[in-house]
Formats: sequence, structure tokens, C-alpha cells
Amino acid sequence: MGGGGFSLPRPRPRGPPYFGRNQVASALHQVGVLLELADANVFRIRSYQNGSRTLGTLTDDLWELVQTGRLVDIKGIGKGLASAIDQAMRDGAWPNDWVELHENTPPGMLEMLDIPGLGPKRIRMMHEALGVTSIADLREACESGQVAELKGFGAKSQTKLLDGIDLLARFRSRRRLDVGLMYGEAFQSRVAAIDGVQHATLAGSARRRRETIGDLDLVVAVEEENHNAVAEAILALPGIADVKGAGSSKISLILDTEIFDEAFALPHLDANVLDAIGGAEYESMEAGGTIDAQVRLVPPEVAPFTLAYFTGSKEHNIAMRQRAIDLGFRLNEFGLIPEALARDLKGMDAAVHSLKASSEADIYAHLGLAYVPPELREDMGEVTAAMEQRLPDLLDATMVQGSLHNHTNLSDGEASLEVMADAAQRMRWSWLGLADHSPTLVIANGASAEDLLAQGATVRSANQEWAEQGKDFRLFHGVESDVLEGGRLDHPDEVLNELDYVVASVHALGRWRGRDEQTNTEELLKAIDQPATTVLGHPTGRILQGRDGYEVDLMAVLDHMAEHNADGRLKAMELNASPYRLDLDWRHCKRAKELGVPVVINPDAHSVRGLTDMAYGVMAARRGWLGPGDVLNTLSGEAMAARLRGDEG
DNA sequence: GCCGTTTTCGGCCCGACTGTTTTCAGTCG
Repeated sequence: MGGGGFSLPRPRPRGPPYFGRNQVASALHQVGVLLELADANVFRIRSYQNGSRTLGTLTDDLWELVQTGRLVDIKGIGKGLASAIDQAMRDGAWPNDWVELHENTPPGMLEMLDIPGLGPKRIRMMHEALGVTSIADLREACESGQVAELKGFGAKSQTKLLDGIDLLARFRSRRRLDVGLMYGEAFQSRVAAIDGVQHATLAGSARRRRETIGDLDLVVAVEEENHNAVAEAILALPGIADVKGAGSSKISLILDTEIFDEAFALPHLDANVLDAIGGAEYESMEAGGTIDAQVRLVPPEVAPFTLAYFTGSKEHNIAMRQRAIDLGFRLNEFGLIPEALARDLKGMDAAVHSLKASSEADIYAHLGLAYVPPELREDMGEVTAAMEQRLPDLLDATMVQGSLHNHTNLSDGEASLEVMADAAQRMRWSWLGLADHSPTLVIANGASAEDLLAQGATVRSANQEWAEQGKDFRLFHGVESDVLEGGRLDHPDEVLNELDYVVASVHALGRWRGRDEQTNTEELLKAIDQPATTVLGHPTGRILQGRDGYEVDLMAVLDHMAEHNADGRLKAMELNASPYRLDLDWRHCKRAKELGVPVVINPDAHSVRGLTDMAYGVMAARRGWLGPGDVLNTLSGEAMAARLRGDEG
């Protein structure tokens, strides 16, 4: 994550350690990709990929493991990787062969990996035979007919490559969760309505509620004899821009906005976010956008296995397969088959011997596992937890009583305090926090101290009125303060002391993205140490599909916040619920929970409709293993008031 | 390159589809 370009991370100015955990993970990922293009052993490639993944989610202090020689204790890090990491962190230089791989691989070959249907093997073949080193070269080679003459290629491959290049130029490869779910739910309901379809279920990353969705997976339960008729009906649906492939059990499509009954409309966006994702150009692209979809047609008795298989993730499936193998079974999209009966049989032939399952829960039960909710299927320890019956009870949207970070028309929100409060009550919340922008953020009409304090008076009188009416609803009055040089906040203490809470957020992305991880982390820690700071807002500043966040060691930030909380000072981490942000990332939610750092899910609403973004925040929180006790949003108005005052319990 | 209550060597998840082949390699999920 982060960093942007594809080059080995540069050492920190002060060391050792010269590299942080994220930088080592990034280097391993890059070497994995470069090895693919270099035609290396696939299992060697996988080792680098596994290593990168492991370090990306490692909670132990990597530098400490290096110093105590315990790197090899990490599962997936062996002698080879350990010695490379050890040397790099101590000396500030990556291994020579890694550097050489980079130098010997033209950057254009990396870009070609994004072309659909083209992988490392054929990129390499074209490189060696035709000297193709970029997408532009590839287009030329296709147009002049050279590619079709290569062994293993033909006229069709050549045409598909040209199509793929066009597709790459027009569309992004992944869609945000909110957009992906819109397409997915529209497609699912159209397919479910076809005669002969028993049920159609959205699987894949959409069902796991990932922050972005690559393509839609739809598992469709249909009796065998109806497969052909249903397949034909699907291919005749509106909104199919292209058919990439259609077999007896699998259909691969590209959907466009014709899939929607109503015209495709974008939500209101604040200027900041719109700018980061490309402004008006983005809006027109989104309105003309597409998404890939894979449909699997299976007999009803097989559907639970297919659904589990295509809900994934790949890593979760590998862990599940391993569990099945350990128990003497073979697990695939057709069934859970005792190895003794399956023997040499393949696919559906073997599946006739499968154990029965009427739902996914049965499959987990056959394997001695508790049911794993889709959001957790990422191989982040959920299979082991399911084995030991210690999966968390997850948060759900009905448990939410309020949120802290929302805007009114005092700064850049659309609606007044009264309208926002009314909307929150209609959502059955019992409290709402208002945190308008501070003066430094001129672009967002940051409010002066005077206006802010006047808003506080309005809040108090509104609260008094509700109390007198016996209504269980209250407003909390805060501010979203910019984090300034040296981690200072944007108002003097005497102003901040008048407020219920302070959300400290970084907005000067230009400055923060130009600096190294260590400097950013130190400045963020200082902002957290300010006595008035209650919440750290959108902690990395990322805009999904728009821009990377600034570099920061969030594990260190969370450790620091944990110390404050242990000493009785409330320092909460925001999970910004806007589908354009979903920042805190779910991987770090899990860490916050382990450390006892409270998370507060905030829609960062700039309008009444913005409050409904809360739903995406809850999805991300579930992915991060958070339960009702891990977030502030489930507290009653009274309990929340006590937490903000600093009372115990 | 990693890993080992069958192994320090020989495995490493596995099936569908496509386009090129006439038995298979590449790509994808």
C-alpha cells in the first residue's frame, strides 16, 4: 500500500532500521511480480508473495525480530528471505539480485500485466521474440500482424490483445464498494427473476464487502436440464456490453449502466474528494462505466459449495482446502469429497460422493469449524479462530446509536444543524456529533472561533429542549481541527476547552505526502498528544481510486493511542465511512481491537444523504473483526457523554 | 523460496475456458 511508483523503497535517512515493515512488504511484492516476468519458478514467486502478505499484516515489531534473530520464526519467512530482510534493515541496501531484477525489467512490461487476458508468460515471449517492451510497442506489433505469427499466438489472440489495450485505456480495473454493489444488486435481481433460476447469490469481493471490487461473481442455482435456457436468458438481459466467454457452466460478461432501471446518478461529493478522483472527467467516466461479471450455473445441491468457493478469498480457500486435506477430504466448488471415494475421479464425477450441504454453514460444520461470515474470509486467522470457536460477534448496522464526525452549513456541509439532527433522529440514532472544519481549511469554509462558539450555544439550547420533551436524543459539539506544523491544533486551548471533543485530521496532503513515514508518524503522535484531541480523523488521507494516503506507520500510531487509553485518556481512531475513503483500513481495525483502542465509525457526512454512508463503515468494521464493544457508536447518549467527559465506565 | 506427527527432498489448490493445439499452455479466479 502507498508509495505510488513501482520501485524498491528508499532507505530512511536515519537508521538502522533503514526500512520499516511496510517497505519490506512492498519490496517483496515487487520482487514477486518481477520474478513472474522473469519466468522464475512459480513456487519461488509464491514465496515472495506470501512473505509480502505476511509482513503486511504482521503485528510484531519487525526490527525487534531482526535484532533477536527470530525472523525465521515467522511462518512463510525462511532462511533466504530472512537473511535478505535482515541485511536490508541493518545496512540500508536491498540484495543485489533484487536491484538487478528491477534494472533489467522495462517498466512497460509491468503495465502490460494490467491488460486482461495477458499474463507474464506471453509478455515475456513477445519481449524476447519481438522486442516488445511497452503497451505502445504491443499495439504496433499487433497492428502490423507480427503477434499472430508467433508460435502459440494466432489472429484471435492478436485481436483480443488490441481490445484489451482499448479496455485498459477506457476503464479502471476496480470499482468502489458502493458502485460495485449497485451493479451487483441490479444484476443479481435481474438474473433471479429468470424462469428456472432457484436462487442467484452475489459472491466474491462484493459479498466480502471489500473496499473495491474487481469483478462481480454470481452463483446461480439451476436444475441441470434448464442450464441452456437460463444461460440464453442471461445473455439476452439489458446492460450486457460484451460477452467475453460463455460455456455450459460459466459465463463471463461486461456489464454497463443499462443494467439499471433508473438513470445512473452519482451522490453529492465534497469538492476535496471530487478533485482527488478527477473532477468532472470522473463523473462522465463513471456514468459511462462498466464492470466485469462472472456467472456460474450449478445444480442446486452443489450451489452451497460453489458459493463458498467463489466467495473466497483465494487465501481463505487455500486455508479451507488445507483443513479439508488434513481431515482426509478434497474440497472444491463441487463438493466436499472423502479422498478414499474420490480417488482418480475429477470434477463433477468425484462430486457425486460429496457430503451433503444445504448451506455454507453445513460445509464449515463438516470441517469442524464455526460458520465464518463472508467479511472475515481473508485468511487473517479466521480458520483457526473458527476451529477454536472464538470468532467474534460482529457489529451490525442496527446497533449504531450515533456518530461523531459530521458537517453542517457552518463550514462546507449542505444542511443546517437542525436538518442534520432531524435526519439522525429519523435514522433512530440517539446522538449526533457535529464537527465542522477549522479556519485553516479555507477551501472548506472553515469556521472562525466566534462562529464555532455560537454553534455551541445553539447545540446546548437544542439539547435542553429535547431533554425537557423527554426525547432520547442529543447533539455533541466538536470541531474537525486541521493538524498544523508540529502537530498543533487549529484553535487556542480556551476555544477547544469549550467543546465536547476534537477530531484531529490532516488535510495538507501535499506537504504530508512529500515526507517520509518516520516524520509523518512523529507529527501525528504529537497531534494525538494534544490534550484536546479525542479522535484521529481519516488517519491516512487516502481516496480510493483517487490518491494514496501519506506514508505513516499506523501500527506505531495505534500503539501510542493504546498507551493513552490505558492511562484513562480517550483517544479514538476514526473509521471514516465514506465509500471514497474507508480509512481506517480494515487490516488496522483488527489491530486497534487487539490493543483496546476504541474505534469510532464516522460518515463524515456533508449532507443528510451522507449520513447513510454509515452502512459502508459498518461493512468495513465487520471486515476488521469489530464487535459492538469495540466501537463508540453503540454507546447510549448518556454513556457517550460520560466517555467524552472522561468519566470511568 | 518454504516446509515437514508419513518427508531435509519433493511437494507446493485446482478446475474452467480460450486459443492454439491433435494433447496442451496460459490465464483467471
